[in-house]
Amino acid sequence: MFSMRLQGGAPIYEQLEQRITELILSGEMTENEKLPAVREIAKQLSINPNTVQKTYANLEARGLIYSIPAKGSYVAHRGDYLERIRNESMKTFSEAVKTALKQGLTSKELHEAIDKISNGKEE
Amino acid sequence: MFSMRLQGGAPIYEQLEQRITELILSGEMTENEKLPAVREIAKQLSINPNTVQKTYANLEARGLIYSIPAKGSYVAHRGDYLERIRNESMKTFSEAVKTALKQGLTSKELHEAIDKISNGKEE
DNA sequence: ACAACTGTACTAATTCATATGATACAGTTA
DNA sequence: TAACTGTATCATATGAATTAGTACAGTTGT
Repeated sequence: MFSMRLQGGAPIYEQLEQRITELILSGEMTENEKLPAVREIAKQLSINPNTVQKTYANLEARGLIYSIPAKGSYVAHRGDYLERIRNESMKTFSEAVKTALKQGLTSKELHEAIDKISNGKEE
Repeated sequence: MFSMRLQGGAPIYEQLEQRITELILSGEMTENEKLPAVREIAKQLSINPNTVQKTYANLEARGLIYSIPAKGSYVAHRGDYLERIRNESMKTFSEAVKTALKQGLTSKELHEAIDKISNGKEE
C-alpha cells in the first residue's frame, strides 16, 4: 500500500506524511477508507511504531484523517480538508517563488519551468 | 554590513549563507570586494567564529567567494558562479512546483501566484 | 469470554546536526 | 614585531529525531 523508499534528509515521519497526503489528495485513497494500522506500517517499512504514530497525529491535526481509538484511522471527509491543504500548499509555493526571485531567476523563467513540468517534460 | 536578525528555524550558518548570497547576487557586493573577517562577523552577530567559518566554506564550495589564507575572503568573479547558482535555484524551484502539483494546485494557480508576487503584491 | 487487534501514552536511550568554546598554526600586513 | 587573516582540531553542550520497550483501554471476531 505505502510502497516507498525512505531517503536521507527529511525525517521519516515527514516523508511518510507526505506520501499519505499524496495518496489522499490524488484520490487513490477515498473518503472513510481505512488506513493500515500503526504497527502494520511500522513492520512494512521497518521503522518504529512511534514514528508512524507521529505521522498519524500530524495528519489528523491537518484534518486529512480521523482516528478512533481501538478501531482505526480513516481518510477524512474531503470537504473538511481540501481548502486548508490548498492554502498550505499555496503558502509553501509562494515562499519558493520569493526565494527564486531573490536568487536572480526571472518570473518568465519560473513560468516556463511550470509549463515544462506540468506538460510531463520532467519527473 | 551584514545587518540581520537571527531567527529560529534554520541553522545560523544557513541564514548567514543566504544573506551573503543575496548581497552578492543582487550586486550589493561587487566582484573582488573583500568580505568581513570571520572573527569580525562573529563579533557583530554574537555568534561563534566556527559558525561563520562554516558559512564561508560553503560559499566557497558554491563558487560565490574565494578565500586566501592570511589575506581574506573575496567575492568571486561573476562569470564563475552565475550559471551554477541559476541552476541551483531552478532545481529547487522545480521541486517546489512538483510538490505543489502533487498537492492539487493547478499550473494556472501557480502562474497567477508568480505574477502576484513579482508585481509587488506580496512581501 | 477470549484472543487479537486498535489508537494512544509514557519513559528511557540513542543518534545526529548544530553550535559553542578554546587553542593552535602559518602566512600577511602595517 | 604586533595584529590581523583563513584554517584546523579537539572537546563540550544542546535539542530534535528516532528507536525501544511497555502499558492501557476499547473494539472486533470467533
